[in-house]
Amino acid sequence: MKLSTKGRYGVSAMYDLAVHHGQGPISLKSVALRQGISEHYLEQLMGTLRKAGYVKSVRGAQGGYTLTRQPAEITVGDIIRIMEGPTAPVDCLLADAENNKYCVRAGHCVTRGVWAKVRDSIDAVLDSITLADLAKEDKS
Amino acid sequence: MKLSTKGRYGVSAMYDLAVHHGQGPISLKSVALRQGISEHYLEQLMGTLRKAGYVKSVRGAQGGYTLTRQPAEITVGDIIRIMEGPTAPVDCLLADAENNKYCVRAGHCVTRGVWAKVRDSIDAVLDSITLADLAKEDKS
DNA sequence: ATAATTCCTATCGCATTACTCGGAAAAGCG
DNA sequence: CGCTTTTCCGAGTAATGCGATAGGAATTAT
Repeated sequence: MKLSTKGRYGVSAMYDLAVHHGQGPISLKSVALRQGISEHYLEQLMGTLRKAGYVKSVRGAQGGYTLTRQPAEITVGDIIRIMEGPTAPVDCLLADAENNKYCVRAGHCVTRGVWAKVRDSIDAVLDSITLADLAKEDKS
Repeated sequence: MKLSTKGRYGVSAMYDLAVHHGQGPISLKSVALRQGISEHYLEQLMGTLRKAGYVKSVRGAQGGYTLTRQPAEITVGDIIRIMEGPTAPVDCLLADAENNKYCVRAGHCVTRGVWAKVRDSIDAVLDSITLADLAKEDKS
């Protein structure tokens, strides 16, 4: 049940952008430095966030990244789901046909209900916390 | 945030033992068959559960495994923690000195509080469900 | 004795993670 | 214009863990 660095770094980076929101493009280099993340690795993660529409970028000198929405409108859950995929602890909870092969036993699977409750409680926590909440308790 | 098969199979196997609790030793073979798990792989998982004191084994013909406590006294959380390790989504939440190296930033880490809340909500769900609860809604 | 069963150690292919590397393309600045 | 800063992109890579499989030793009911 571990989170990978994708999720952790993603949230840290987005938190950093939230703290500096409204100050123009923030360079990846400065984010990486403040958050203690490998610059080159963070580059890949920001690509994911950009393609998902959560940040926009400005290339060239004095360029960088900015949030596309207000910090209060982006939850930690949004970021985790983009960086790590669905929060469901087991694949058989996923709705798409692709995964039904994993769930021939779905009809008589007693544990399935347990995992659904876990997923829901994780989502409830992650979706209740916005970047604005985190930026407010700024300890950087 | 995925659960591995260790946790899933572990819960399934323990659920199976709970359903047949009081019927003497249950062979690994029959558990594997009913739950759709590789017999040889399950063997390793049962070893972990045995060493943790949750099941006891009888060797030889007509042997097998039995729960060491009543189904109502074993929670899904117990099993998951044995099979998968701590439910903390990030290592920096672990108390032991071994992991402090990962947390030089602990003092000013805003995201840490988020992960603690996630862990607590996962634990609350998993610790609230016992094997007796699962056995009650037997769909096998 | 034999068959059934747990126990133990080792190995293995595969996927993922967490990077690193090298360079192309864009844009501000002198 | 040319230089530097910065994003963008694809490849490569070492280490790790997962989900088994393999083979056999030890134990015990029948």
